[in-house]
Amino acid sequence: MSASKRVLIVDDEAPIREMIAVALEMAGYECMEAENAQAAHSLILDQKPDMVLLDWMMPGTSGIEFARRLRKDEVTADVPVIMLTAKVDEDNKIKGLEAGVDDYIIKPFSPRELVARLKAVLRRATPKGVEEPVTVDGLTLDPVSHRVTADGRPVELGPTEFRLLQFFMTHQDRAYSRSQLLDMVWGGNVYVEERTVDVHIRRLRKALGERHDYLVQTVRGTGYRFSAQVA
Amino acid sequence: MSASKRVLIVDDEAPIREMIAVALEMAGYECMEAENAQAAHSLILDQKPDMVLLDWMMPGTSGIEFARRLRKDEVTADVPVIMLTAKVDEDNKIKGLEAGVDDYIIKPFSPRELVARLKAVLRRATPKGVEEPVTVDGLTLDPVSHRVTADGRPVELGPTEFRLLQFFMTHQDRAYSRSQLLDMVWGGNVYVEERTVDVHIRRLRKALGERHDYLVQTVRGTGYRFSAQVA
DNA sequence: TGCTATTGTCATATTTATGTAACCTAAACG
DNA sequence: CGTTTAGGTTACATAAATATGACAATAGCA
Repeated sequence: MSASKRVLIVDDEAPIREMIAVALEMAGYECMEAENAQAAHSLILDQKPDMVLLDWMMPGTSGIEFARRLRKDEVTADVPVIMLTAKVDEDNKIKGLEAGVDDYIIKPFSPRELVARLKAVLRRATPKGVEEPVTVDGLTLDPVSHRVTADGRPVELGPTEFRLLQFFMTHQDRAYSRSQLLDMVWGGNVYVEERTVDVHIRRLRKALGERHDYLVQTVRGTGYRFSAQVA
Repeated sequence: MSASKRVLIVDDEAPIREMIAVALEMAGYECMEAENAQAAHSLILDQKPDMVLLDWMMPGTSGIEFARRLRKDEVTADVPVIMLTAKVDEDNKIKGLEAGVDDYIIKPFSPRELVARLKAVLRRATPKGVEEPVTVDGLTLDPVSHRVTADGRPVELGPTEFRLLQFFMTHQDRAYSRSQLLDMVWGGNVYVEERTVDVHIRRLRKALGERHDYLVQTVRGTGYRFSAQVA
């Protein structure tokens, strides 16, 4: 999978931040903390978190005010924000949503609810582009149905081989080193042997069969390449 | 007709909402109300109304803007929208239709006109599978009678399994993640474990029996897919 | 209210996928 | 030619993901 999502927690009370951080980290998110709007702003500019959890009540610039400000600035306009509040006041809720906040959680909340909402907002905020099927010489990969066919016949692939093939088919005629492939297909922060790539290349070729395995080409001393042109 | 259609009325003026609600309820519709785009959005995700009546002019996010946003997100993309407006401006009308609005009513309007248009849009815009039976390889789901049959024999399904199957049959050949399924089948603001999906998949498969359980396919590392093509 | 169907969650099997090491082969090179 | 080196293959232990069965809480309903 891709790198874990990074969440910035903004709350003036350290214990609360900590609690939230723990919950999120258990759910596989990476957390940053800020105890006021100013610190938060720097962190957002600097780190570009995927999501901001913002406490409603804070000394200095209030959460609502801060959210509004984030929305105004083009650079920060599309960072999703979830507001945390102890208020059950409906008016406040409306004001908050008008400030362009993506969701709203009323304290106290369960870690599960937090994570669920966060996930929902992240998913909504990341509209996937229209993914078109790619075809090369009878070999078709359809990202939507998550299927690969060779001349109409289904091809069985493990998840990693699927991603590998998908990467290749969308980056044809270019040689990639093993470590580049690890970065692009496995994701930046995983440690695996480079030779592991070989094994997956092997599995991919095998799955493609004689008819298509020529597409996955070895570039000696460099790595691999996907191309319809024969070497 | 089985269940009455549910209509969400979005307008910032309570009296107007009330008036419309009364008219619609007399015509046998079930009404929900929201006074701004944000509240409306939550309600749509959560309740999945069959239709949205949207006021053009609203403080905060305007109706037109909101309609556009609804269309963007797959989850809400096929909720029919009728725009209510006091403007007779032709340009606005064009803009509205470009936003994917299904119809347009100019205030003031008679309850009769409202109901007539609403009915028309519902009839026209109702996607197959919501009203029309769907059949795949001897497996038939009839939304109207709320029945599922396999080669004529009735299939017993719990409510959730029914909705799941209905969603699948109207969205075939497409891989969905567990959280997408939760969004689409359970509704947006419900917090359940992702693994719960597995259990319902299991129940659905079991109910479909050996003859048809191949239709519900596991996509390893991703989620599930409904397809008549064998994997 | 008592009873039954439905649901969401767990704990526990099963099945798959993955990364590595060991070994094999074929180029490149002197 | 013999060596060296990079890549190909295979087998295997282990990690991950999914399937399954059981159970307690709930929601409906008679």
